[in-house]
Amino acid sequence: MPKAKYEPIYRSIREDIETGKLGYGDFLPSENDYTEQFGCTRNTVRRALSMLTADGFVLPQHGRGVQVIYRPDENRTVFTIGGIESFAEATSRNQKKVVTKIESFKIIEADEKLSLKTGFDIGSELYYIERIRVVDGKALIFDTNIFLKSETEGLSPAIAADSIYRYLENSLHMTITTSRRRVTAEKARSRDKELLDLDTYDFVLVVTGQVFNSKGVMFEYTQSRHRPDQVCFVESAVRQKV
Amino acid sequence: MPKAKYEPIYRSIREDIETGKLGYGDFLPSENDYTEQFGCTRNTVRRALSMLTADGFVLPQHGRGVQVIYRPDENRTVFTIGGIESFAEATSRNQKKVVTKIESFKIIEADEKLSLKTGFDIGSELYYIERIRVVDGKALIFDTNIFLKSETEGLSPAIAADSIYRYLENSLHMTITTSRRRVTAEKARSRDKELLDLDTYDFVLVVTGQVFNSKGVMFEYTQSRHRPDQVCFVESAVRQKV
DNA sequence: GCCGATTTGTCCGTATGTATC
DNA sequence: CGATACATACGGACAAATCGG
Repeated sequence: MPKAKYEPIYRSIREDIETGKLGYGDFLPSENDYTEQFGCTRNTVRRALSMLTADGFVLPQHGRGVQVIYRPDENRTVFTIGGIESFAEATSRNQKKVVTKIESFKIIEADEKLSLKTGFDIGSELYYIERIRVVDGKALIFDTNIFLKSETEGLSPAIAADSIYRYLENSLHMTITTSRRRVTAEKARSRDKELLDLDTYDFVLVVTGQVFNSKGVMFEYTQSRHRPDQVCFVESAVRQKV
Repeated sequence: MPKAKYEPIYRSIREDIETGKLGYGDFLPSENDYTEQFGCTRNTVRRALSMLTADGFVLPQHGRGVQVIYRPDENRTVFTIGGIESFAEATSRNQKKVVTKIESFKIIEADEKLSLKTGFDIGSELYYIERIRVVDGKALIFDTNIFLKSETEGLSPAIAADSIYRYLENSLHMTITTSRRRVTAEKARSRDKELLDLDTYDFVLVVTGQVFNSKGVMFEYTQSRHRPDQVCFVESAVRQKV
């Protein structure tokens, strides 16, 4: 595909917002202005704008203009939930020092119980990986990743210690397209207490997720157990007119 | 506005998925099929499909088709986080019996502390509302809603006991467009323990949110404190090609 | 491996409606 | 009221990915 035309438009406007060139409350130039500026049709401009809307940067107002509603976030590690972002991406965006410790790395087969929980077919060969994320010296996150081996051949402890997603995207040329995540909270298990620096907390924030690749195959099931005071999940949403 | 044409298309396909007429893994009829079926252009069909994609129901695959990746959820009350949905909407979708108890209803003025926390200007007149949500006989959610009075004139305890959003949309003709929510977990405060049926749990799932209306005014700040085992938050995301 | 049919992805140009100012 | 802005929809063109023969 010849590179998409809406993408540099999206990026350009987004950059203007993130650098403060367009501040909170400001109105963007009109769609027609952008049409001239980028030499494309209004449809293409609108496509870029609709992405910015979906991402919570702007709010279009019928008859008035498109307003910036984005303000930079504060000090905890912020995980964007309205978007797919790997742990490596989130922490680097938040400028934290992170060490990953591999707690377990093995190949297993899905039995009935695991199949029910994860959605993988019974008998599938799976990579089972447990990792501890140590952020600024504190063990804060206990990650369990289960990958469908047939789709992620070649994973190794060394890769897991670095960034699995970088491997999947760069080496296996896999495209991650859609994910579904659930956020709940649970009482801490003895395993959590043992592996994490929970301080006085006796509960954890649990995020479970399923990730699909571009072939529509669910190839990953993840559970992340977080110390509750150190993370938050942010999302922005646009109301459906249903 | 004359009713949008993509909207019944979106609803029709979504219903087919939710009722299982189109099951997990199935491919949808092609865009051209829908074009004929609904008597519109492909663009309009694509608009409906892109909404279904954003909502995590389907995954389009270039050259292959559009696949269903949605599976109905289990027994907890599921709150869609990738979408704006009022409590009344979520519970009715989950078929729960709900009673709302008004714990507090007053008009206050934003001081510096509140302003910092909520983002309202100092001196703004605000409705301050506390509500307990009793689901199937158990007090599970402690809601604090703060509304900008100038934008939501006429709120009353009676309305708060029913559905505030219904009032805003139907009576004040306000359009809710964008919200931003954060999910965290906290230790239960004495107030939580007093007002909620927390069972043995001593922590709560906290969702805070800011809601914007169609004029770009942030008119609501909300904090919901949930018993952790009875709710979960779901979102789905599409990876940006940036 | 190639070709053609099918299907989704991108983009154009145009027209009309409707909200705001 | 007119000008401007966003919202919706149409119809057409071509590109790119997939799949079957």
